Amino acid sequence: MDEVSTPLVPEATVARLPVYLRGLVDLASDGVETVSSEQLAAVAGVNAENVRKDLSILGSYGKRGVGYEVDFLIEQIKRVLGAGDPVSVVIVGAGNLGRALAYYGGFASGGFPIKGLVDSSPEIIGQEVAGITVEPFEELKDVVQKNSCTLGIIATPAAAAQSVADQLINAGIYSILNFAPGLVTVPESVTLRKVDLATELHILAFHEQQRERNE
Amino acid sequence: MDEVSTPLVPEATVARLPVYLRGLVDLASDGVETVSSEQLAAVAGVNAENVRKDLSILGSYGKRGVGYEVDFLIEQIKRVLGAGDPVSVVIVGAGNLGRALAYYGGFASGGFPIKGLVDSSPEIIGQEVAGITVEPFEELKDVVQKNSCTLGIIATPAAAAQSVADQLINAGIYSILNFAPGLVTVPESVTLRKVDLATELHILAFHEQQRERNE
DNA sequence: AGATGTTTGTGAACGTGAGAAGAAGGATCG
DNA sequence: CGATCCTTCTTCTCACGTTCACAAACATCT
Repeated sequence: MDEVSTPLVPEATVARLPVYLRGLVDLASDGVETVSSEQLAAVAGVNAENVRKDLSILGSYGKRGVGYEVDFLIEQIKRVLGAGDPVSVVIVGAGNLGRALAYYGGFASGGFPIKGLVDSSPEIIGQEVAGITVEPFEELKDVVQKNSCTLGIIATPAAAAQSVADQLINAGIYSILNFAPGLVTVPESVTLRKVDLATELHILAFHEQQRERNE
Repeated sequence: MDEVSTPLVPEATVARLPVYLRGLVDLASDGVETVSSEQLAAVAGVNAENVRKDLSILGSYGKRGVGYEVDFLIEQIKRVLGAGDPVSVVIVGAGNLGRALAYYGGFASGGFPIKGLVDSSPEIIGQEVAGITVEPFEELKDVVQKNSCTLGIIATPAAAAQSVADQLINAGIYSILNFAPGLVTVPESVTLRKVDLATELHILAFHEQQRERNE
């Protein structure tokens, strides 16, 4: 019960661990067995001190004078991230974005198979997308339970986002990735992350303007 | 030359301004003329103190005892963000994701019209997508210059991302949004932002696991 | 076996951002 | 015209994250 399972991982570290993981998998497929913090920093695009501090939080898994064992480190990061076993995902909204996400093979190979796809439009329901049949939005709860989905993706227009989030929570999903612009409110017990493309473009435009100003 | 144009806007504020902007535009379309920091905080999903601090950085545009004038504030935020005039965007990669982005109407209405779409696959070149003809990747520089594109979006597989970024820079683009996973390196003079879907899912899975652990 | 070089791990300083509290300005009501 | 209330604006404090610096551990070479 008081096992030292994972002693408080900072949010900033959590955000970097997947990047390390991807780099490590790449290295492993190249046959690399041992990696230094310097090398890992290079493939992850951060500095070496940061890598060491992040990895030291998981535990002292490195050997001084040598580095980190790639395969072992992959397992440890997967364990901390909760990605040891595949995590099933349901996508709400089978429009252009929803379909693009479903077709993207990187999710399945990364341990996040898309297991459900629902939409409210009668013209789209029943279509086959990436090997999955689009189910009616009303069947969301059934789809989630039958496929043991634990992650939900909102790929609908902004107007529907809030009610979709509510229904996902109602279906037993507590981790949601939202692509729709605008505000979505969830209880504190639910993790909601947002991918806001318009905001990203605005931020780029800001820096672009700063650049032009300094010429 | 030493005009007090925009006195150092913190990065965290820059990331929130687009959210305020969207909320303000919504309010304006509802006929609201004046808004308090409390109201704006509600529609933006942050707390009021944060809103006030962010807005005070732009200038003292609020009236005490009253609030902020919606239309005026919209103009000011657009000015600071460099979104006064439309900013043309070029998308590299007309696969599922690139097409989904091109079809998404929110960009154009938000002041970011998609003006170019290029791909390297002969089967895709020449297709009409969202009213735009897909041009060959080799024509990137021409497309960028003819349409005065200043923002580039990478929507290609990971393997091509680095060389696409290089070509975008070569074509005169200094602001890039990258959807491809993996590391892309750019000179310091270029702004690169990354939308990493796999990382987002990993972060959600981490919190999901934390949740299960505390049960 | 000893010395040297390499790499991890950790403690301290620095900078940034968030939150709280108080001061100042403006409107409204009597 | 004065008092009260509301809202912005500013300053201070605190927490978080990053960077820097150094000590500890391991390997290698002589």
